[in-house]
Amino acid sequence: MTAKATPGEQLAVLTSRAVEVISREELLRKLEKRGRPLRVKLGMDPTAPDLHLGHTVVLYKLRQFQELGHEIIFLIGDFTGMIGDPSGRSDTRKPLTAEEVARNAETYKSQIFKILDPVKTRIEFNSKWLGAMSGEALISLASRYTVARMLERDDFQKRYREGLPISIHEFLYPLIQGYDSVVLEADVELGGTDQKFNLLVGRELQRDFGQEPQVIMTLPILEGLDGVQKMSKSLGNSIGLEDPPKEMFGQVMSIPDSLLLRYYELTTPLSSAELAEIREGLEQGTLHPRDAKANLGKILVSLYHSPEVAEAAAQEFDRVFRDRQDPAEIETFEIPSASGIFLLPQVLTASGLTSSNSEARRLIQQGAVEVDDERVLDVNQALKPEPDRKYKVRVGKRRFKKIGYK
RNA sequence: GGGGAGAUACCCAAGCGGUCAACGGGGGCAGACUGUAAAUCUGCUGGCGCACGCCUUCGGGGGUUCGAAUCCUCCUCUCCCCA
Repeated sequence: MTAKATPGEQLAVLTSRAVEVISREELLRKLEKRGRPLRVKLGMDPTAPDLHLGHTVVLYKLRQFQELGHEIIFLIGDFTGMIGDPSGRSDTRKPLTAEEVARNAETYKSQIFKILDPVKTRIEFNSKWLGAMSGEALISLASRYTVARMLERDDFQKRYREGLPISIHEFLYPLIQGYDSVVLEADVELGGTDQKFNLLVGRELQRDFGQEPQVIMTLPILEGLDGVQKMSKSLGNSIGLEDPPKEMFGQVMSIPDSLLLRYYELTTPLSSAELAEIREGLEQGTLHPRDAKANLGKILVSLYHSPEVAEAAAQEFDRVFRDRQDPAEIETFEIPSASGIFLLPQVLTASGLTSSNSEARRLIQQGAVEVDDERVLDVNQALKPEPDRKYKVRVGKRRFKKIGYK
């Protein structure tokens, strides 16, 4: 895979897995015509500190461009992040402070290089040109688009119909994102399917500024652990690239079977031949979904941590959940004897196993609590503080702690 | 600028002077069943040494009342109609 690939070959690779390319012809033409590498832009707002598997779908696409020798620009929307992308939202985002945005942006840099080549990646911050933009320039930009066209967007239209608020600054978002493309003179811009509108605005603005419009390519949005909504940290259904190995593996195991293939396709670097093999195995029943999922877990943990760690995580998973044994390591928590905390609900809360005594009581009543492998149903049970004695306490399926007194 | 409607727990949404910690749904958690999957069934879903007791909660402040999420008043925010 080198820059020597013909335009036609490149086109095939680059448009694979894309939901929409506007347009393939333009992309081919650019590949043919340009003597230089294409300038490919991907923007992300640093709205959350952690990237998750959903983000990697588009990052992999960017990597393909990179591998073919094109110039890729990872644009950190530190300015736009303060506006908040209205895409797909049914409400206004709360704006982030400059500090939050700066902090998140920093963590992005390290995380994207798990996929992209740091040497060949150009990173830009859009505050560089947007921060310096004059009011006059902003008004001029805003004059290039109409309210009616803005309201063509699904999410705006829906909110408008339902009488939900739309703030003026939200109209600015697509304009500003498009303006980024003008400044960067992007040849191609990538994004999730939910970005289509914003990407299209970029095309129009470039044309308006006398540039050749960028080709836009949209990629699938990965569903989260619930299997329905898009993966998002705020929805609590995401797998973060920096999640600890055991957690990451466990989360992969909990994705619905219906998404198994989709995860393989969108989040792993497997070849289409390998994917076909897995698909066939699943369809013919020669590959058990559980095994396929465990394999996926290992692939992903290997990718973001290491193969050794992945193997260990898989074994630990089997140990705890399949064989119902204790985890290899259980954290110990010591309660000062003088604290007067002996009753189980209080012990659970003090050790962090539950968030309140009331919750602890509820869980006990529901049979979710075991002390030394014995289910406890009595809310008033106490732990006797014996020296050197550790009680093994389990809450629900996955919360463990060894509790002793000191 | 004028007129109308509205703000309830994580989300949606009832309640409209006491019996409201607040119906119902979603989500979440737990139990059963499993492959820690999905589906299904059941229970729980403000806090407090838990007591039909106390405290905090129904946009914010003040007030009426023995008693307010429910009434009055001011404020903040949102939507709609007219200009």
